Amino acid sequence: MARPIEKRDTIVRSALEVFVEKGVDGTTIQDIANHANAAGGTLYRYFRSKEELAQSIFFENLSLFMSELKKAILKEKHTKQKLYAMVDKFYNFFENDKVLYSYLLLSEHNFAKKMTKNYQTPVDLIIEVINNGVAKKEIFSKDSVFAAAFVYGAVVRITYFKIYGRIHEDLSIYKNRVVEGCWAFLQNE
Amino acid sequence: MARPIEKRDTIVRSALEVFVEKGVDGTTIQDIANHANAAGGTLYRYFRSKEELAQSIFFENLSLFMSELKKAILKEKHTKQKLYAMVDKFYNFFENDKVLYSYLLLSEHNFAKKMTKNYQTPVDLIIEVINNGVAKKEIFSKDSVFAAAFVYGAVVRITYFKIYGRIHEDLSIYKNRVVEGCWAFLQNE
Amino acid sequence: MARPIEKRDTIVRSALEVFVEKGVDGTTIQDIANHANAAGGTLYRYFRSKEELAQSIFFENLSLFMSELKKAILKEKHTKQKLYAMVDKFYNFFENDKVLYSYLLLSEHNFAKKMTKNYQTPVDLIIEVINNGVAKKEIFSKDSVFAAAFVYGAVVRITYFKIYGRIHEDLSIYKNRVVEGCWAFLQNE
Amino acid sequence: MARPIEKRDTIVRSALEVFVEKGVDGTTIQDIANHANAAGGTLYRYFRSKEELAQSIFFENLSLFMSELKKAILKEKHTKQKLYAMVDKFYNFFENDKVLYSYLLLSEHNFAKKMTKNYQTPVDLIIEVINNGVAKKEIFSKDSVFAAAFVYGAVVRITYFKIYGRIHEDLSIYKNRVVEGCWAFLQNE
DNA sequence: TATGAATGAGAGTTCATTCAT
DNA sequence: GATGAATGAACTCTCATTCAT
Repeated sequence: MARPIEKRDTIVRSALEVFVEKGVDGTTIQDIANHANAAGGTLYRYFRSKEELAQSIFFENLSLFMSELKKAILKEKHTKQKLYAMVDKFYNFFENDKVLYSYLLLSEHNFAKKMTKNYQTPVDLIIEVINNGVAKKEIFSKDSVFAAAFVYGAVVRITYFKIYGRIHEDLSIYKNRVVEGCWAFLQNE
Repeated sequence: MARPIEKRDTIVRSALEVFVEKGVDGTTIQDIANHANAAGGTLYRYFRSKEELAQSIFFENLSLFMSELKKAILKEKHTKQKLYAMVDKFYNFFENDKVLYSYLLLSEHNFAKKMTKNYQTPVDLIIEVINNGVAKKEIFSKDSVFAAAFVYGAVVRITYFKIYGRIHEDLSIYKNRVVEGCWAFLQNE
Repeated sequence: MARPIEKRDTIVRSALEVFVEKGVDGTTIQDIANHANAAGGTLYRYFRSKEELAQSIFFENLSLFMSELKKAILKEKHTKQKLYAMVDKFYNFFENDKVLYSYLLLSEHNFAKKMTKNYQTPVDLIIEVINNGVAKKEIFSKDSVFAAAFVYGAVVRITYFKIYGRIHEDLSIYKNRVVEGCWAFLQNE
Repeated sequence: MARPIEKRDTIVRSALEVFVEKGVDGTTIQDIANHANAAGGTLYRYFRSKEELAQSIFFENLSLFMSELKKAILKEKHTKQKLYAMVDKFYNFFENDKVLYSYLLLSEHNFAKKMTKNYQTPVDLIIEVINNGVAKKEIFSKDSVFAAAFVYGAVVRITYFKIYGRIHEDLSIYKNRVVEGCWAFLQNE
């Protein structure tokens, strides 16, 4: 009977964008409100604090992305194809929503402390995939965590390079080469 | 006999440690002063502002690290050995001073904007090494920037894993495996 | 059959209760609305502002109480009986509606500034009664205002004690003793 | 070696004065700061919050006043003289520092909730004096708490009357009459 | 008539910075 | 050089009030 909710989504999206541009600490409520064409106070109808807003965006979207990753993995049988599927998801996510991707990937450090142990991250998923691959003797790593570090590092650093402007191509052209490089590494491990 | 540690040095080191623990924005002048057993105002005798202090620590030490990296590379002839030397420097740096390493590596994002184009970073160095390797036909990458992303990503992600507590071994044991993995990748590129 | 309790009344009663619990300044419109099962905006259909609501409750009820006091006094001839009638009204009021009583008596200080000079209070009535008593030579106070202070203080402090939990009996048992005490005082004055 | 503390006392006194004028909730930090010729932030060097400041002033001074009251009582032997000594202290306190007195006496209601049970108030002291008087058979009250309510109410209401402008004389002239009135009451009880 | 989403002024508080000592 | 008291701009957050529905 009252006014319909109109500003919530705008605020969330605006916050995301300003957070990525200036960092959470560097962003003021006014920054967000201005960007969202809303009043400062409106934010507090939906979130208890700026910090809660920041965390909410982070964890909700991380959760969504994790679901997609898992779904993609389940479709594949062979470890190499699972790897490819993950890289595909990462790069597609990046190209579809660079801002959200940047927020999730670049602020991992800020939220690391707040992640309860039982929160699953993409890194955990890669470790799992590698462990499965070893179990199925498709790869031969003695140390799956180390291997995951190598693979994850190689995969996501490409995206950082594009964020920082070192790379300009559509990331899809790198998918095969990255997976091949990782696969070569995993075979020798 | 040893020269007395100057207040300036104490402040710089304290700042570094608190910055890594709480982030630059999350650190107050008081935090630093307390940690350094100094008064808040003392900091301003040596630095114009908190931001200048943070940048000063970043750029001075990045510069030092770059010098070491370059020196190490010059000693080597073959690209693979240059790569190894760099990885060696990275992992030694990490093990010798985790706090400083964390500051330089994890806050790269924060200072990225402030880095003037002519500032050289480790990434630039890796690109250079790869380009040289291609020129000397020791490796065959069509896209040295992409190749550098892969290599750099793989190399440093191991250190992140140790920072985040996923890995506990001394990083020296990974040097060979990382370099071999990167080398395999670079051969195929 | 009973007429439906109007929203306005619910709001007024809710406001009263929350005002007494948290103080007017400490009470938010939301507090009142929640307590009244109404929306915040509804309040503004009946009152221009929170302050107006608070004053309205205060002055309306003070006025009602004053009428009752006056009516009770008119019924009595002798000063002592008038006094008794007043004490009776006070203590009955207290026992019948502690919340409203507390609001009127404990927030007298807050509204004192807003009371226009021509507003009559229970204190004024007591002064009047005493003055009449002196005129009729039933008591012999040289200073009726001082005497009223003594009497009023003694009478109402009992109610404060009960509000603060120092006394637990029904106040009716104190009526006689209070009046006797006051009367003794008034005789000697 | 640094600047000497200069503003603390001014802030405390200014806060007291503005609190009495506008109430704690009605007083802003700016009000206090302006009144004290200080910057808003300075307050926070000495108090964690406005509320802490308000409580600190209240409890510290209540404590001081209680000490004085106790000292005064100890000097006297007979209950009537103890009563007189207390009234004397009350009225002297009032005349010497009306603002502080008003703060302590008129905001008793606000701090009542925060008073831990073991906090002793003037009311407790009066109850004690009356109990002692009964024990020594100098008075014959069956209910010392009720008697204390009567006495305390009569005594302090005079001060309220002066605060509210109903009385203008120096309170010292009322001391005897108040005590006599209370004594008469206590004899009959 | 009632709702509650939205507003925005203004509150309390923090903290980088200054400067008298 | 060093101190830390004082400053005040800027921040986060609250809440009385408005108004589209």
